[in-house]
Amino acid sequence: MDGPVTWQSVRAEALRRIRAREWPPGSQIPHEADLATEFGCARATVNRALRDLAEAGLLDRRRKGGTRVSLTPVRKATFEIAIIRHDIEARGHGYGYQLLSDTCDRPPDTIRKALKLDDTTRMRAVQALHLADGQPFCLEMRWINPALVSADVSFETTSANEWLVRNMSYSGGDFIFYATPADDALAKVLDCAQGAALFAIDRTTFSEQHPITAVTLTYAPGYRMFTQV
Amino acid sequence: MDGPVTWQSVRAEALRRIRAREWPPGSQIPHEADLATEFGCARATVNRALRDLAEAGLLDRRRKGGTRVSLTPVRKATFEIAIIRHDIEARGHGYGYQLLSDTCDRPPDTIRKALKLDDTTRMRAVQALHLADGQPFCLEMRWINPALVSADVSFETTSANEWLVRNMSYSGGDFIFYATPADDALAKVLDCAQGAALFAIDRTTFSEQHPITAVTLTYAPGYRMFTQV
DNA sequence: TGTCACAATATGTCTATACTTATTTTTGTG
DNA sequence: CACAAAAATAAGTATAGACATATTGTGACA
Repeated sequence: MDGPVTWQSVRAEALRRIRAREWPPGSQIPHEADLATEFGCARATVNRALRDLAEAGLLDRRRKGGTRVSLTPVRKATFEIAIIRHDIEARGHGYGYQLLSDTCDRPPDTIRKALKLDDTTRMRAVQALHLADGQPFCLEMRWINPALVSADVSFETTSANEWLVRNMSYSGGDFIFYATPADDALAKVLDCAQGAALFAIDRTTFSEQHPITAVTLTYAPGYRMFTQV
Repeated sequence: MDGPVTWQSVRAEALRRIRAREWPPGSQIPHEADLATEFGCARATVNRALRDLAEAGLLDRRRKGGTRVSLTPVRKATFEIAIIRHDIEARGHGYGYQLLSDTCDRPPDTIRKALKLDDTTRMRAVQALHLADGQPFCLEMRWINPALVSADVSFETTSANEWLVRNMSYSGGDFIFYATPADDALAKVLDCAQGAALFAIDRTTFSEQHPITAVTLTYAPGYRMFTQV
């Protein structure tokens, strides 16, 4: 029970009390200063521990209001969305890449709206296929703001996905995950039956209010996105 | 430029340098102590800022090794998986709930493997439908460890989803997101066409090595899971 | 009774210092 | 030269003290 009091040990004890309902949901827990006295450590150490639990969604903290146990402990599933090549390699498959088309066009309304563009803007449209062991794995349909990416950059051998991750910094964006049936074109490209249930991700990326890119990733049937908490 | 040096301002400046490639990907950045001197603040403040960026995946930090800019800035999409009722209400719909069945059975192999159970264990099987404005929204197919949840608990009016979130603490688990075609039964329950592309989540929950519950949530067509970074 | 100003309070943050720990580099030895 | 022991290093963490900031509560005043 003795030994050095680390913020992790304080967090562990606080977590125990929450789980054991010694601190029931919705109730106020003792102040930092009191806990510091009880645990025999500095207030900063308690602060670190409780802040961590608050970030995890188990506590609600407010100045002057004190700290209370969250009524609805939010589970935050975080998962890493990085380079598709890594995803494929992590699954133990050989990576393949194929550029399907690279044009400049007026994006459809949905894309224009998502990126907050006006009517006239033309964008670079890149379509590419990612392969796992030679089999179609994921279709990347991307619109890129040409003002931010030089036309010299070729996506013949390196995917736009990888190039952008490595070369563009970005501040934010949003993700939409959904299931979609394979239409004619998708079925052909991904080598699956028409109407097959496909997992898809729409991602929009901004850098300080400026639209960078919008992409739809459509995965071949059987794809499973995994994460641990 | 002046004013108090907060850890947020240090983080902002570090972020700017990363984005501006003053600190290029893969390169070492100055030590905490040096940065503290440069910014005119305590090392703890720099530590807080850099730790935050490291958690966000933009920096890699190692003791003695120093801090370097991540080569593959991992995007961590975090989203909140809480109570389905809240999800429906947040979308502006009225919530409805319907218990379909509540039995005790031997779980199928896939579930047994996911929960690391032996052959003989029987589990409580609960099937329920979540409705949005009276329309089927999400089918919850759940297996619960009866050793951890009293048989008295009824899921007639409150969903197992909600009861477990509120009453069971848990330490961890994993999530799998995928797309699946609607089979006969699913199509009937979710009131959609057979073969429709459905978004689904498999979730397994443990508490200190003990399996608590495994659940499959299958959403009606058109469901979109959204998150912002 | 309403409301505005002000005091009280709990968390948020910064500082300076010290010590710990993981890891690399250097040095010493067989 | 190989390998192990020792030194150096940079981040990780703890502490006491101080001040900042948001909120809540309270009391004076109209």
